[in-house]
Amino acid sequence: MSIGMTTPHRHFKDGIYEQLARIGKATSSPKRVELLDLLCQCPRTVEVLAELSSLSVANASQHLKVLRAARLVEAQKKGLYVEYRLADDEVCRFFVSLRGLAESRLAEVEQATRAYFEGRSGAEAVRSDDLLGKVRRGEVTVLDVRPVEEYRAGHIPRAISIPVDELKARLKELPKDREVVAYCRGPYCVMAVEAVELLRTKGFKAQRMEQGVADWSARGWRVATAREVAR
Amino acid sequence: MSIGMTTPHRHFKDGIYEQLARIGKATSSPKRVELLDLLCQCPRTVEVLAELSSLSVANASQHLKVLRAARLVEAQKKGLYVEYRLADDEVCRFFVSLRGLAESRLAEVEQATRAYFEGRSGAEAVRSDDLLGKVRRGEVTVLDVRPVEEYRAGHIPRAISIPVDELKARLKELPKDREVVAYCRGPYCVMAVEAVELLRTKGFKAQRMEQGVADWSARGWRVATAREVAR
DNA sequence: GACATATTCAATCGTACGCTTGAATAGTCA
DNA sequence: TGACTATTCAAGCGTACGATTGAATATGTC
Repeated sequence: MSIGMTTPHRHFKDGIYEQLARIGKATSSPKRVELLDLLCQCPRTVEVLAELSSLSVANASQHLKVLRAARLVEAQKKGLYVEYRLADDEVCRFFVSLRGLAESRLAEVEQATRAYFEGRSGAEAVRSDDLLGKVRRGEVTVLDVRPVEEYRAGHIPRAISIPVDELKARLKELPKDREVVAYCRGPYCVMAVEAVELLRTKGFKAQRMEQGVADWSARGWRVATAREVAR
Repeated sequence: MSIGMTTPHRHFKDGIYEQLARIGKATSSPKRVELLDLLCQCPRTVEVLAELSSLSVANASQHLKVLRAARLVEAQKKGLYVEYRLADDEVCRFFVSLRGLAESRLAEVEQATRAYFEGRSGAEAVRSDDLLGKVRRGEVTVLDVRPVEEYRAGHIPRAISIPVDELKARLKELPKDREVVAYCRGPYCVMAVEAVELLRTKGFKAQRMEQGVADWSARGWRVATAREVAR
């Protein structure tokens, strides 16, 4: 039996925790988490988000409304489309923290990943603090294999953009004598895995970096945008 | 209309995001968030948690079960009682991240806090990076005004423990010539506010530090435990 | 070994959520 | 202005969740 007495103190606390739980509620649906993950890469329209997350457009719109109500995303009219984007870099950092917690606490995540990447040579986990160091110091060729628009919205400094489905045709753009480190959206994304496998069959020394741009910027490191790219 | 085709890729993604959403679900109830916050201070029994969060014991037990199912907390029999504790420091870091996001994105949090602390001289926000520096360098007397068991479970190095309700009687333990920095459970806790107000009326130069032990350790700084205390 | 106590389980009820469908809204473009 | 399109709204349905209550399960004590 609880006390039930409503002191002002209790009222204040209830209010605060209700606010914190708003964030929890917003991230309590798998589809909404997926939408957040997608928006960590770059802003997108409702239609694109629906397609990428296998949702109906109406349903995606509904989920986005919830995310917007929790102030995690913002909507902006861009011509005929509505473009959604993360409301703040802090949201991206929070997502990385959420993902990290799930990875460290929920064995299911690692199991599922291992099962899915089973037998793929490009997927093995590299103990990546060295790798990150090499990438930061520019000792390797960094390759961004995501779609160009994601690259444009933000990429690791000095990274070269070759989307994975163009890679085979554009191999000559990569110097043969340097080690290549490929990255994509993050640890659950296959694109870098495929890229690494292709590169290796073509004689490159290639490795996959699990971290994506979100992880990079969550560590407080600088992210480059299209404006800086001369091409 | 969505594609609906269930590729293995989609299946994998669904599995991953479902796992991430488990964390979201666990933190989607205000009461569960409150329980997490309490457990960030120290391990506690069901009864104590129920009392502190104004829940019935059965209800608290149920919420704890949910948190345990999401692997955020662990239960351990201690004699007649069951003691719950955070499963990992990572959970504490996640909580701090969640709280930080809510503070930066949800204006309601700041509004509620301002309204509740309205007019209390001990509550004003100190631009606290200087303050944290002073605390780290040992330039001030650090005062932990939480209940002793929370101090024992973990406190800021060199902090002195005087629970706020004993403070008036134990003022002589504090050197009069040094600045005092008081902290408690975190930004939404009144204890340090009260302590600072009391100290000031008694002629001390006192300030409140909003950060608690959770914030401290989330920054990767060392936390001291009872074992190290000679008293 | 029987009692007392802390905790969990099980059943119930009202509410809120997610998905679907079809219509409405608000912009663009000719 | 009027057709077109991306997006949102509204209603309906099944399911899952939170709080409450009372019984059941452990564990320690006498």
